[in-house]
This record gives sequence, structure tokens and C-alpha cells, in this order.
Amino acid sequence: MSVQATPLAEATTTTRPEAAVLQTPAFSPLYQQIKGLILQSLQAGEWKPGELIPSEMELALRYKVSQGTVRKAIDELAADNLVNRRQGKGTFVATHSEQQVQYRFLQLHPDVGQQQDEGRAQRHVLACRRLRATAQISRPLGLRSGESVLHVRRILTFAGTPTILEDIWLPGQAFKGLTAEQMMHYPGPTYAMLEMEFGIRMVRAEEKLRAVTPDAQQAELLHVDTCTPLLSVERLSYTYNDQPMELRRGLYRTDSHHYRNSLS
Amino acid sequence: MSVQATPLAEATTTTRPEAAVLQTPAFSPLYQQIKGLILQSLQAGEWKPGELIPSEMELALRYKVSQGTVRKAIDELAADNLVNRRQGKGTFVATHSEQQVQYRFLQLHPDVGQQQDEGRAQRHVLACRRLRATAQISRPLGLRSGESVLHVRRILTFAGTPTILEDIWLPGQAFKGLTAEQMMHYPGPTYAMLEMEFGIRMVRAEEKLRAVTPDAQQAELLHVDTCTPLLSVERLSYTYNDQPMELRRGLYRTDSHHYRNSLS
DNA sequence: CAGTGGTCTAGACCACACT
DNA sequence: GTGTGGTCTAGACCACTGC
Repeated sequence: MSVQATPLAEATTTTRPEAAVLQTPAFSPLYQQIKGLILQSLQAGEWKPGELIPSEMELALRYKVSQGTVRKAIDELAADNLVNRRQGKGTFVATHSEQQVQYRFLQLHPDVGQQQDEGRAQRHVLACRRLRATAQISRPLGLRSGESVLHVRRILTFAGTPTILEDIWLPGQAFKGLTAEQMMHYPGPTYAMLEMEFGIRMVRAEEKLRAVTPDAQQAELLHVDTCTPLLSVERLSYTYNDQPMELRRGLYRTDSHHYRNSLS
Repeated sequence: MSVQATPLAEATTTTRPEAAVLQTPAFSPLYQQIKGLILQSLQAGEWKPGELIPSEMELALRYKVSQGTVRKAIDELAADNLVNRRQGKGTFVATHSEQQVQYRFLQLHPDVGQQQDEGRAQRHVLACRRLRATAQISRPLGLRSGESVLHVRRILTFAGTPTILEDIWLPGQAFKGLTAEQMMHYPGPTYAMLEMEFGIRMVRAEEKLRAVTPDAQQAELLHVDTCTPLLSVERLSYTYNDQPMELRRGLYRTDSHHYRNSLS
């Protein structure tokens, strides 16, 4: 449970106790190692999304380091959005449910001047079935060609206007038993459902955007013609360990919505 | 130069010296106040882009706080990309020149499988003139309608293909004397030029993306037809103090490039 | 009130970059 | 070697939460 050369808790010198870091080759600071250990516990499900993790003091005792070192490790986890700190209460495992921002990965916002977003989106699942992955699908997900994947196609409707047509591919192995029923009727973000039902939490994602025109079928589903420019958003979502766990391709209507991004 | 109730450097108690923070109402931690003071010096141009700022120890003495407090302030400035820390050398004011990533705000990348990016983009300035701002232009820039703005239109060409058509609007007041010559022939990012020549550094930006089709003129300039879907990127760039300083509207061809975004 | 995260300090040592 | 940022520790106090 301790870290490399165990630093002694009851060190008698006033100086730093037995260095807990290897010498020059591949040096990694103590707090990074602690961060790694906490990350492991997070992955292993020792503390589940929404739950309280042990206090800084407890973790410091457990790993036999000072509270300040644990603090710096947790600071980075909080910066990565893996945990939330709440003064006076404790540190909680981050979750896609009950988060201040619902739909954390959806960057599409209604233009100002439009009517209200009418709250939640309406979801229609058009298809939900298992199939063998083509190379195009399996490669980004890190699967072998021909492995089982779950394909979901759905439409998100805002204020009565069909706005997003999404195709979602999930590794079949990890999401056994996922039904169209669950996709349809789970109250809240899909990512929250995957987290609750399958214990798999999407931690970060990479998106590639393009402007495209729809084919006949896509156009019909979105109630536009085949000349209407649409925003194609290809998203690869990762769980812990940078393991890709979802491939998603969305077609967004941008006539009364826009995709927002902040740069710094 | 000190902060609120001056903490004494030579405090005799082993406890925290005279608290440097006001009581409950509008409490702000000391390191935030230090961050604010450093930010002021940055804005005032006391240290220019690319220059070395004083060492943590020097700043600690100047503001009469401990090195750790200065460190935390600088940590946040570094997280905001306002300064760069280099171990063994010091802390430097961030700049758009000579940065590890050129074109920090440009998210368009060549698709894999394409030929090399052929290094730098080729720039053609089509127009560069002063005019009175319409409401549409002046509002986002925080100007009054009719105030002078500089309008630049240009094309960026990658590997021989005209790929980006950009319209740029800058407050006329702040950028007196900017010429097409400078826009054309400055070696390096435009933001680096604005920084060097006018001392105005863009610190962050907000973008709104849409899929659109070009009008006849735009289509001709980009060598596409008027049915080709293009990515419209509207960017508002800010300098220190969240002051908007540039409005830019780009039309991106996404047939062999894509816009990349990371979510977390 | 006790317990938690948040702030601040002070001092020692490590890793890196110049000279 | 000297000076810089980077890491680690230890202890005290502050601010927030809930019993």
C-alpha cells in the first residue's frame, strides 16, 4: 500500500524522510504516484461515481505520505474532472448524473433570440442492434475486425425540431444486455445510464468536426433537404486508462443552434 | 505594494502572521490577490511577452508573502496560459511567437492519409481597410455603432488548396497604422504580429461553429461551388480583463481537413 | 461541536540550466 | 557552483457543513 521506498511516518530528522522517489532515470514525483494509486482505486470501483472518497488525512495515513502530497494528487484529479471537492463535506467521485452541467459533452447550444430550449431533448431510438464491427468501426475502438458491437441510431429533438441524428457504437462485450428500452427511457444523459447500469464512466472525449451534406435517408430523418449543410461530429469517448469505449457520429442541424468552443 | 493588512515578514509567533485577508464578507484568498497584482503588472506591460518575470523569491519579498503563496498564484497563471514556467530558468510571459504550438487558436488539422501540411500556410490578403462598424460588428467588440474598425479579408492556402477564407475585424483605435503589408509579410502567426507591433496579446477566445454554404463570391475564392458545405467559425478573441479585441469569421473547407476538439 | 477541505507559512531537498 | 522552479513535509489556522 506504500509507495516505492516506504517513507517513514515517524521520521526523526527535520528534513524530508527517506526519499520516496527513484533516482534520475524515469523520475516521477510522489504526488503523481499517489494520483496513480487513487486512479487505480477509482477504476477498480473501490469508490463508485457519486460516492465520497476517504478524507485527505485518511489517504495520507494509508499511503504513508503527508496530507499536502495527497492534496496535490487530488487537486490534479479534480482538474481532470475525475472527482469533485466540496469544502466541509469531502471529495466525491465525479458522475454524469446530478452534475451541475447536464450533457457535459454536448456542445450544441440554441442561438440567442430563439425560444427557450424547451428543457430536455426528446429522444427517439430508431435502431438498437448487435452486429459485427467493420474495420472502420473496430479500429478506433481498439477491437478486432468482426468483433461484436452494439449499434444505436437515434434522433434528438429540441422544441419540436429534429436537430441531431446520432449513430453510436459500443463494444458488445462491455455492454451486454443493453436494450433500446434503456436507451429510450432512462431519465437523464445516456452517459449517466451507462455509468449506472454498466459501471463504465466516460472520462474524456476527442471530436472531429466537418461540414457535410446528408444522404437522402439522413435528410428525411432530420426534415431537411439533401443540400442543407450539416455539422458532422465524430466523437471517440474514453474511460479510465485512455481506453476508447464509445464511437459516436452525430449530424447536427445548425440553422437555429451552434456548436460552442472555448480556446485558451 | 503589500496586500491589505500587511503580513509581517519577521513574524515572531510560529503561527500564521497577521491575517492578510478581510473577514467573512467577500473573502478572497491571499494567493488570488497576489495573482491579481501580477496580472496587473502583466497588463501594464511591466514584463513584456517572452520576457522573464522576477523569481518566486523576489515576488515573495515584494509582496511580503511566502514563496509558497506566490507559487500558487503563478501556478494558476500558468494554468491559464498567461505565463510559462521552465525549471532551472524561470517564469516567462506567454507569447504567440516562438511557442511550442504555432497557431494556438487554429483547430483545423489535415486528415491523416493526406500529404504533409506543407509546413506553413500561404496567406493572401484580399482587403485591408478602415470602415465604420455596423451594429453587428460593434456589439460583440464592445464598441459603439459607427466607430472605426479595421477590416481584413484574407485566404489561407494549405498545400496549394485555398482552405480558409477569413474576415477579421479589429477596433480601429487600438490598431492604428496596421497595414496590409504587415498582415501579408509578418513571418509567423498574426496574433504574434499584433502582440509585437501593438502590444496587445490575445489571451483566450470563444468560438461558435455552424455548417453553411458559401455565396457566389466566397465559393469562387475557395474554388468550390455554392453547394459545398463549409464550416463557419465565428471567433471572439479577448485580451486581458476579458476585453474583446478581435472578431473573426472563418469559412473552412473540410474536405481534407477537420476541426479538432478535446472534451473533458 | 467535530470533521472536512482550503489557505498560509517555513524550511529542506531535488532536478535542471546556465556559467 | 549558483540560482531557478519543483517536490515534500509539518503544523497552524480559516471557512464551510452538519450533528
